[in-house]
Amino acid sequence: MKITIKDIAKKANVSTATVSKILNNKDERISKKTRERVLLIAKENNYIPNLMARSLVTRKTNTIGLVLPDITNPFFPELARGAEDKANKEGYMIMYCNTDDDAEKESSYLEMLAQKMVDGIILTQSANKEGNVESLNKLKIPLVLIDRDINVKNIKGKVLVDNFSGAYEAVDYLIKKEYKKIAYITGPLSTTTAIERLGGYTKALEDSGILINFELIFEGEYKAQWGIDGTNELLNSKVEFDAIFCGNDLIAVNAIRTLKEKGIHVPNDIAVLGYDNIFLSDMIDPPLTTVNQPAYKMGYEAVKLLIDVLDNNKEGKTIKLKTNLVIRKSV
Amino acid sequence: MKITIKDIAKKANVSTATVSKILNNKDERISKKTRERVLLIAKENNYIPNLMARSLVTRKTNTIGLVLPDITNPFFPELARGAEDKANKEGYMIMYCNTDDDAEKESSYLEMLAQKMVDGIILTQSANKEGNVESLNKLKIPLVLIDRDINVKNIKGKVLVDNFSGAYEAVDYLIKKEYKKIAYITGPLSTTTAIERLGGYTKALEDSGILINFELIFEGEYKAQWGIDGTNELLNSKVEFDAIFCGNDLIAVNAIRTLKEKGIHVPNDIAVLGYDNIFLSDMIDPPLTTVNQPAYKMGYEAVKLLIDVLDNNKEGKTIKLKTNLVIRKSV
DNA sequence: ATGAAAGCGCTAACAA
DNA sequence: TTGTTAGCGCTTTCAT
Repeated sequence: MKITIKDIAKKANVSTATVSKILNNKDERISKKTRERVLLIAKENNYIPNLMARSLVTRKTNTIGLVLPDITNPFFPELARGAEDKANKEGYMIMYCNTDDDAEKESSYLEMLAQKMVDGIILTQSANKEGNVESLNKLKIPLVLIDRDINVKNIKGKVLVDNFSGAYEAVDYLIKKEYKKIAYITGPLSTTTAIERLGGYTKALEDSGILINFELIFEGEYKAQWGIDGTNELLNSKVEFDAIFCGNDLIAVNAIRTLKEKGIHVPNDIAVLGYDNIFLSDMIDPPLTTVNQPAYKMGYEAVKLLIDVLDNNKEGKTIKLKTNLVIRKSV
Repeated sequence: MKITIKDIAKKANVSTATVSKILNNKDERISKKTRERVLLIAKENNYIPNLMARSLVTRKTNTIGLVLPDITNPFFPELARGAEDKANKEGYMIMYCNTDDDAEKESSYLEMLAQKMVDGIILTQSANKEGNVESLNKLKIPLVLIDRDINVKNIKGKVLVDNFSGAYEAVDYLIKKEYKKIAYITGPLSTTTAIERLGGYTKALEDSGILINFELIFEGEYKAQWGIDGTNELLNSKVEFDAIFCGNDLIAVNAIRTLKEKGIHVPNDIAVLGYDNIFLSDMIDPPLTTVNQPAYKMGYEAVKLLIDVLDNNKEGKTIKLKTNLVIRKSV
């Protein structure tokens, strides 16, 4: 049977209150003698505190919910890792959930997390629908948004990336390299990331006096398969193009692959530029030129921000991280 | 303020016991009238049950700890995803932890999970030291081992992969393809996976009457960097070789890269064969021939097995999954 | 320097 | 058909 503070109290001939205070270092005045005795007994009996019982009274679970679209997308493990490292450092644990960009799954998870009494939630809002804004508004748990922005009430902070300038810099680079007919295979335009990147794309073209051709823009998912399908759609559409800017690296990598399979050389025939800088982008041939997003840092900062709100009651702020263009060989 | 069953009871003019029974569907005999009234009040007031309070009495948290070396290694997101999908389906949540193959971090996490009263733990034992076997033995929580085997007392089940035959098949394939001097860049031989794969490697050579040359075996970590370093060590060692069998795909991918950078052609000059079949292996050039491990299934089965033990008190068994050779272009 | 007692929100016998 | 009561293991206020 598991040992409780009651057992310890009995063995040490003190009250449970005393044991609790000692175990939590809460009362300076308790004599060294009893303190040591109790501590010893606890150790000898391999005492494991029941955190649920504690949480029930302290109303603090020291756990954080991490809600992501899909850990299988290589952008997210980095982010999750950053989150976990900071959480661990601060004595928090993480419950992690995959939403598959499905609004229903998301709100079901959010509710479960609420029931588990997590202290806060870090959320990459699912791409789908508006439905869950409502359920988010109901949530009484401190929420930190990461990666994707959205307008909800009780947001305690945001960790975003400057997608506009990231895309702008990328497309501008393509233009500088003399590419004029730049296709854009984007992720779902229901996400702010995709919208902002589209903004950067169009602005860069405008600024260079290039007319925007909507036939060059293809909207799909942030998934590998869309890299293949999107490229094929583009190819079949018969519009002329000399470069592809991709919504993320997963798309870019598979665009390159599809192009190569058709005997189209990258970058000699077509240039390809990605977004994210997942580690894989450096391992393919040709190595992918891409926009680096600080995924690890995003996770890390999100947890930091959340804990600041939780423990120090700091007003939640918005952190906007910078991207930078990583030049390799695909352009 | 958050609403409790007490509040609901008051509003509905019934006892908390009745409310509890209704909310949990535990008592058939309660009249439809009160049942509906209570349910309505709960809904109207957006009642969220406090699972900690419940767990405290039921001694069941419906959460599972998932302890991995590093989610950043692309083998593990798949596994984690499989675990999460099954857990979600069964009404469990997952707390996830990265150990970095560090025994201390591992046992610290294990203890935290114990304190959180998780119902069970799924563990990929960290590569390091023997130190934590002891702390594992102390653990009173049902444990399911995944990927790496180890001898501990209260194991409730294992999900392993037949590493021996996986490696055997791979090396045998190399031999059939007329490669005779096969180097092996392996992960840490403190893991059972590496040991078993080494066994398969040597057996395959033996069976073909090829003498084992220990100068061709290089031990390091299951990490990308070791793919680079290991390949360089091999190259600098001046032993002759015509193929490299790699401890995992991360190593293999970087071996190929290193080889290519030196102007060595894969597979014409040197063949490279990997292990894991991470999605990345199909995206590089040349696409990697590798041993497929069913990572998703491993995670899925581990959770299934654990829940079977938990909910149905089934005796824990060992599941041994099969690998299969995926032939692509690097051999 | 220590203890008594109340209570966190819930469930589960058992009674009525 | 419903309610009473006693905890689950812990913290915390207030006495002593």
